[in-house]
Amino acid sequence: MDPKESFGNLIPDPLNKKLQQEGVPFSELRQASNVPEKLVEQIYRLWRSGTLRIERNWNGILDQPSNIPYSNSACLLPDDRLYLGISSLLHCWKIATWNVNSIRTRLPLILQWLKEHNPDVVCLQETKVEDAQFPVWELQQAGYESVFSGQKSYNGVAILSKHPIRDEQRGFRNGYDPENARLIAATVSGVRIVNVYVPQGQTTESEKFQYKLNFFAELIQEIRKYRKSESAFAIMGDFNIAPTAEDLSDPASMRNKVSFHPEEHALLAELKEIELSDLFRKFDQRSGQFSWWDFRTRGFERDAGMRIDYILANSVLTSSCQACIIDTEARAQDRPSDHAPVIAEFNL
DNA sequence: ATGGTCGGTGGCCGA
Repeated sequence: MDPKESFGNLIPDPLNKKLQQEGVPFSELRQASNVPEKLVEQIYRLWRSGTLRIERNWNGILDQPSNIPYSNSACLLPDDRLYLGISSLLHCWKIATWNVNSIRTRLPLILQWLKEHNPDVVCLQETKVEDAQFPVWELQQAGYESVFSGQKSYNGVAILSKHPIRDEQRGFRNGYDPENARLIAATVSGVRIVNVYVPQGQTTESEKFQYKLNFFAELIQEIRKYRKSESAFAIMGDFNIAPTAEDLSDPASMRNKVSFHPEEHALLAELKEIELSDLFRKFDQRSGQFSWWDFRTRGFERDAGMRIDYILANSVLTSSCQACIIDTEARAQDRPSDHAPVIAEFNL
């Protein structure tokens, strides 16, 4: 186990082992460390991230101990028993992607949604906020660390995580398109995650469409290095491309239009050649499953939309995937984003 | 549903 996801040298080895077997009372664990402040800090971090499980029986008052979930105000009692990553449930790992269309306007909905779904990692697009105004504190209170790359008014991407975030990378490695905050990558629990907001493209005649095609070509180059990677990898986000006729409500009228154009499909195919699977389609082959609905034409109310948000995973990660869904309930809330979250679950 | 509705901004743009 990664030291950052356990106690490393903070406690003697036998206790590390005991934590994974019969559990250790909080008081015993604290006494065993010569740096108790650091130990307690790490205990709370692991509790928050779900690596550590807490059982409480109130000094024997309860016959069956109860599991104490982490919360911002939760405290440990001396006789609480601590367990480290032994339940198979604790290895269940959930990731999501969501174009939130302004994180500031959507924050109440996002916080409620995080509480309800309890994902480990969330990729957000269209945060529309400069880094100085990013709601770091509010997300921290909800149990999430965040890394982000934003700008005024447009674009903006972020990765939220209940676990330590490493090797953050903003934008393209070759420096392409630095003025648009559309790409951010990070590693969480050993999984490399690339979060992308692909340009929408407006119309095929516009320069914005050429920008979309160029951007996508650069994206393919960017993630080429993950080809045949032996470690888990996913690229997820708002791709602004409906992959097939099953992924939009009126394919005939959308033929050769932006978001359903042969040139876009060719690029998407090229991206997927990097041995990537569209996780949603591993589990659901139905047509009419959308992740975006137009505000203007009341698309959601008419059940007319497109599936343009997805999670593409390499074979290592795909093989551990247990489910992938689109959470249309989030789109049905008051003051929703025009996109719904896509959620995938894994047994890592 | 070829119009309309959102969100950010500060006078119209992007989706």
